[in-house]
This record gives sequence, C-alpha cells and structure tokens, in this order.
Amino acid sequence: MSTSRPRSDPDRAPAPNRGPAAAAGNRRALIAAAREIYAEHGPMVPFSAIAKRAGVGQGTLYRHFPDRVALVLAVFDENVDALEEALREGGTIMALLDRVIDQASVSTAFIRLLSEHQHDPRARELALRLDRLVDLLRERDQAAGRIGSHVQTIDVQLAISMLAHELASTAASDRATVAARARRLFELSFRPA
Amino acid sequence: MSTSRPRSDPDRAPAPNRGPAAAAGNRRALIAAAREIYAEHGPMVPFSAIAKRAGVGQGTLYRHFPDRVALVLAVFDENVDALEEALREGGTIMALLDRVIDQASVSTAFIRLLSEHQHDPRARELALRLDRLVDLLRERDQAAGRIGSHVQTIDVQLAISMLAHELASTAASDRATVAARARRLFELSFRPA
Amino acid sequence: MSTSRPRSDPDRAPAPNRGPAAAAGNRRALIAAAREIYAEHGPMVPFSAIAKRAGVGQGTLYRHFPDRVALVLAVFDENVDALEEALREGGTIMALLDRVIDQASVSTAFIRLLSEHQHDPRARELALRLDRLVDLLRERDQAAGRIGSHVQTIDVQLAISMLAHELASTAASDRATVAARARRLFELSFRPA
Amino acid sequence: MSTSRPRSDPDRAPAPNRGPAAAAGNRRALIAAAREIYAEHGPMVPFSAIAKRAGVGQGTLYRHFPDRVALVLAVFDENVDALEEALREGGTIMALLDRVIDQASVSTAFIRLLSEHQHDPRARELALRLDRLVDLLRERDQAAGRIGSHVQTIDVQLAISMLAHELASTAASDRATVAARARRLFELSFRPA
DNA sequence: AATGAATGAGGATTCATTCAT
DNA sequence: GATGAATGAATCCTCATTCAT
Repeated sequence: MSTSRPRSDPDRAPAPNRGPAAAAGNRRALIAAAREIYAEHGPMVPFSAIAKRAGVGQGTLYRHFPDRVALVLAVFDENVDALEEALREGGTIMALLDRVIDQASVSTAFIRLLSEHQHDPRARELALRLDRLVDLLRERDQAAGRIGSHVQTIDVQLAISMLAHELASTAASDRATVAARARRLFELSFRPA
Repeated sequence: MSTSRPRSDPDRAPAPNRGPAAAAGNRRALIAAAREIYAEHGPMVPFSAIAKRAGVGQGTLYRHFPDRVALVLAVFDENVDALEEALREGGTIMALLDRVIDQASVSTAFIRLLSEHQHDPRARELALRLDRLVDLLRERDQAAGRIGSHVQTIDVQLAISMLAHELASTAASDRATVAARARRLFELSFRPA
Repeated sequence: MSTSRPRSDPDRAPAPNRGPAAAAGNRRALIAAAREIYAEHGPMVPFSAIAKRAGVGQGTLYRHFPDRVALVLAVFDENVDALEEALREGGTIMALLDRVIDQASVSTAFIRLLSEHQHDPRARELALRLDRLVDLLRERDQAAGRIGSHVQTIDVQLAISMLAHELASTAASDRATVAARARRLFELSFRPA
Repeated sequence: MSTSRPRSDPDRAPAPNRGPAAAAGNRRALIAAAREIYAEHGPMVPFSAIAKRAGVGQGTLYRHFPDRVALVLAVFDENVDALEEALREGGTIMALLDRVIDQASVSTAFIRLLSEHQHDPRARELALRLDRLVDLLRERDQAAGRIGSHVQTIDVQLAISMLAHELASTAASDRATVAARARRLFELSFRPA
C-alpha cells in the first residue's frame, strides 16, 4: 500500500546514477550482473532480472544493450579478451577447453546465441576471433606433437561447442564430473596417432 | 459469483472424431505431431502447437499427456523400443550413435528433459532402459575388440548426450556435416589403444 | 502409455450399467455423489467430478441432469421431502434451523442456486414447498407462544438463507461453533417479546 | 529453442500514461474499478475485467496487485479506514451494520476472501483492525445500555459476515428490503434483555 | 442407455519492449 | 541519461458441454 518507490535492489551498493561516469559504471554492472545471473539461473532468466541484479532500471539495460544478443556478446567479448591474453603465449588446446569449462555458464550462453543467431554479423565477428585463437593453438600443439595431425580447427570448435552445451544442461552438482569425463574424451580424440 | 461457466457456442461445426478408436488414433497423431514439431522448432514450441499440428483440440492433448514430460517420454519411449529391437542382435556403439544422429530432434528433446527433470521417476525409468542398452553394446564391442577397454558406459552416455545437444542447436543444413565430424571424434575417443 | 480403459472409479462398487434398472440406480448414485462432493469441496467442484464420484461417465450425468440446476434441485428435493416428513408433526422453527445446519452443504448449494436462478421455475417451485413448510411451523410456534408474533415467514426464510451462506464459507473445523452462535442469534431474534 | 521471445508489434498506438504520477492514479483507478465491478458482478469476475474497467493493461493490474487477495485487501482497507474515522467517535454497532449494508459488495468480497485465505497474514491483519473496531463499539453500546450484556464481539462479527454474504447473493433490486429485514433481526438479537 | 473422448473458449499469468517523466 | 510504469501478446491450463461409438 506504500506509495514511496525504492529505486534499487537493496543488496547492491548504491551507485551514482547520472552522468557519463555512471554510464560506464552501469555498463560494467550490467555485464557483471549478466554473468552472475546466467551462472545461477541459466540463459532463460527474464531480461529484467539482469537489470534488477545490476541495480538499474529496465530502461538503462535497454539503452546499453538493445537486445539480448548485444548483452551476451558483450559478456563473451570480455571472455575472449581474457582467453587471448592468457593463451596467446604458451597456451594449448586442452588449456582452452579447461577455460571453457571454467566459464561454462557464459560459454553456454554464447554458444546458444551462435546457433540461434548464426547470421548476426556481431556474433560472426566474435566467433571469428575465437576461431583465430583456436587455429593458433592447434597449429602450435601440432608442431609440438601434443595433438595429432588429423585434428582440424573445426574439430576443436565442435568440441568446445559440445562441451558448452553439455555443461549448460548439467545440474551444477554434476558439472565437475561431467566436465572431467568430457575433457578426457576429447583428449583421446585429439591425441597423436 | 456465477457457479456455472458456459463455455462454447452450441451451434458450431460438428466434431468428427470421438470414441475409443479415435482416441488411440489421436494419441498416435499427437506423438507423430510432436516428432515433427520438435524436429522443426526444437523443444520450446508452445504445447498448443502440437495439438494444432495433430489436428486436435488443446484439451485432447492434455487428456492424453498431462504435461510436456509425459509427451516427450511417450515419444522417446517409441524410439527406445526401436533401438532395442534394432540393436539387440549385433548392434554396436557406433551404430547406436548413428541412430541418435538420425533421430536427433527427439533425442534432444529427451536429453533436455532429463536434465530438467532428473528426479521425475518416469524419466529415470526410461533413462535406465537406455543405459541398459548402452551397457550391452559396450560389453559386446569390447569383447570383439571394436572399442578400447577404457571406455565406460558413462562415456558413451555422455557422447550421446553431447551429440544430441549439439545437433539440437545446429541449423538443419549443417547437421549432416556436424554429425559426421562429431561421430569421428567419438570414434577416436573409443578406439582401442 | 496404457491403452486399456478402466471404466469406473475403483473405490466404488461396480454397478450393472445398462438398462432401465441401472438408470434409476445411476440417478440415485449421482445424487448421492453430489451430496458427498458438495460436502467435501463446496459448490465449485467441476461438474465432471460428480460423475467420476458416482462411477459413471460424463454423458450419463448430463442425461439425467441437463445442467447443474437440475442436479442441485434433485438433491435438495430429497432434503425437503425429509424435512416435511420429519417436521410436519410437531416440528418447530428452531428444529428446522437445526436441520439446515445439519445439511449445511446441500442447503448452501441450494441457496446459492436460488440467488443465481431466481427465475427458474423449477427453483421457484421447490422454494415454494419450503416456504409452505416454514409457514406451517411459524404459525404453530406462534400459537404455542414459542416465538414472538413479530416473526414473519420471510424472517425465517432469511435466517435460513443467512445461516446456509455463512456455513458455506466457514472452514469445516469451525462450522459447529459458528452454527451454534448463529443459531443463538436467531433464537433471540425470534423469541417472544 | 528460441531464447528471446518477441512479444509485441513495435508500431502500435502510443501509450499515454507513464511515470510515477500516473502510477498512483492507476492504483486508485484500479481500486475504484474493483469496487464497481464487484458491485456489479460479484467477486468472481475475471481479474482482467478489472483492468479493462480501469482502462489499463493486464500487466499494470498485476504490477500493482500481484493477486486477487492483494487487490481486495487494498479495497477493503480503504473501507476500514473510513469506518474507523466515522465510528470512532460516537459510533454504534447498529451504525456499523448500516455501513456494512451500504458497502455490501466490498464487504462481501472481503468476507469471502477471509474464508478462503484465513491464513494469509495480510488478511489476518486487516480482519484484526475490524475486530478492534467492533470491540470498541460493543463495549460502548453495552455501557450505554443500547445492547445486551450477552452480546459478544464474535456475535457482531458473525452478524456482519452473515449480512455481507446474504447481500452478496441478493439481486440488486431486493437488496434494500433484505437489508432492512436482516438489520431488524440482529437488532432483536442484540437488544438488552 | 452409457460411455468417455473431443472440443475450445476463457481465465491466470509472465515478460519483452516502449516511453513519459 | 536514468527510471520504472505501462502494455498486451502469448502461453498454460481448466472445464462445461457435445456426441460418436
């Protein structure tokens, strides 16, 4: 019956909410919120839940990310940044798989997105970045004899995709076990003859 | 306040199919419709779309299948029947994977169901039937030296699950290619050392 | 998945279900089922629940009672028979109230019906029978000095109606208490000055 | 499969009323609409009818009142405010009954609610407010000799409840007559010995 | 005369998206 | 720039009623 309107979710630090500085902060908060929400509830959460978790209004969410695609891409974009940074020097295919496993919820959201919006140029571009990274790692692994010469880039991409999908539909409690099993299967697939 | 709820205009087109004979036909039609719809649109289609495709009313769908779980299970149940029949004599793990590929859409709907309703006894029971079949094939393959002794039943189950998930989110036009690639990966995983 | 169709609710004796003898039996079973169902679940139960409870098909229910009105009237008709029989000789207004209390669920269903279908001639006729009984009792009570001369037939009817309504919306566990309180209020209203 | 659910055609008629100012107005409009609708059609009207009457969308109704309980309570809450204000000084039990009669439709909706959601704390709390008012009036009436010492608070509550129920199921045209009759019955019940 | 399957309108509810403030 | 209220289409599900068998 109260007529007063609390502005933000109480369990989140109150942020300055105007001006360009705040705008950047909101963007970051939204991406962080999306990570959390996707990890907790999977990719089917109401879009509005992300705004609430970020402590901003719905309008703000839409201002920064015109649709779900834009948001998921922004989230995954950061992941690819991190992957590139971490793996460019000395990384391996199996280390990449391990990362995918660690980031299961985000990976999944992105993989789902890719299958649903294969033709969205924003998605293509991000997928391409990932492809280039995979390509680099594969060549290096093969040169070092860590994986067989039969392995092609597309095989690794497929492994990543299957892994992400599988983890997406695995109960949190079983994820570690499933991840280990799946990892081993692909290790066998990739091993040198 | 009204206790009675009049629902429909009495002078409508006459309904053509009643009685227990039609009921069995409707049941079959609904399962067939579910197959088609799942193949075309994935497992998230409105429940009512299945009724429409089957050419029956919503109520008929609910009469036969009180919820989505019941329907998917009925559909997949038939698949397991067929799998058992086809593979009991002389079947192999890879032949089973090939079947899963052929039945991708149904397999997927079922695999999804399993992850969302892990504790539903109806789902458990059907999963168990599949497990037993996998177990049989694995033992036979190992005895014949077709797959390595490192392969466990759970590995095959995982392969099936990943395959189904992957195909579920693959555009129809790419499915054959993806299926072949994935199949090869698992063949390598399972090959004898 | 079973295709066999059990014909009747298992917790009810199987009745011969064809022919004129069965027809009368079904009619009685339906009325009895309605009593039970109304007592347990109030007047809002699905009509079909009554058929199920009676162990007959939906069609049979509709054959005997074209609508809810017809059924409720049939049920209450029996009650009025009993009331007349019990009270014609030596009955009193307060004894009538006591009966209404005992038959709370049926009384309620009827009272509700009356307010919703005031103009249905079948309902009018039954209401009239009740009115005549009330009238008889009131006159006798007044002649004996058991109730005041200010009491009119309509006052008693109103008391019955209010009592029935109230009990209809009282949790089963509180009904006895409420009934006793209400009874006392009307006793005071009716007492001779 | 689709993760996003596009809902509405983007080129539609522009919506006129947004923002917190309109929100308060809408809330008031919804409560007013509920009053009207309940008066006209009783408490069983589709929830959506209230939204339509208020001239707002369904979502707006649900935003303000997550369920029927919340709405009815909001409506009746205002009534209790008014009752307290009007009767705190110099009010009597019979004046309270008169008010209940005037507000029959709302009283009914609330009384029904109480019986169906006896354990909802929101309902309890409001019921308690009413109880306290009844208690105050009863004591005062007894001190002034306007009602008998046999009258207890629960008797008055019961009278209110029965009155409300009765009026709920009385055709509008008969309500005044019925109300007067019922009022008199309770006056007699309460009068000093 | 009985059966129970079929029907579909309609109520409850959710959420993607827009936009006045 | 931010806010969050408003919107209504769409989905789920229930049941009164009909009617083929």
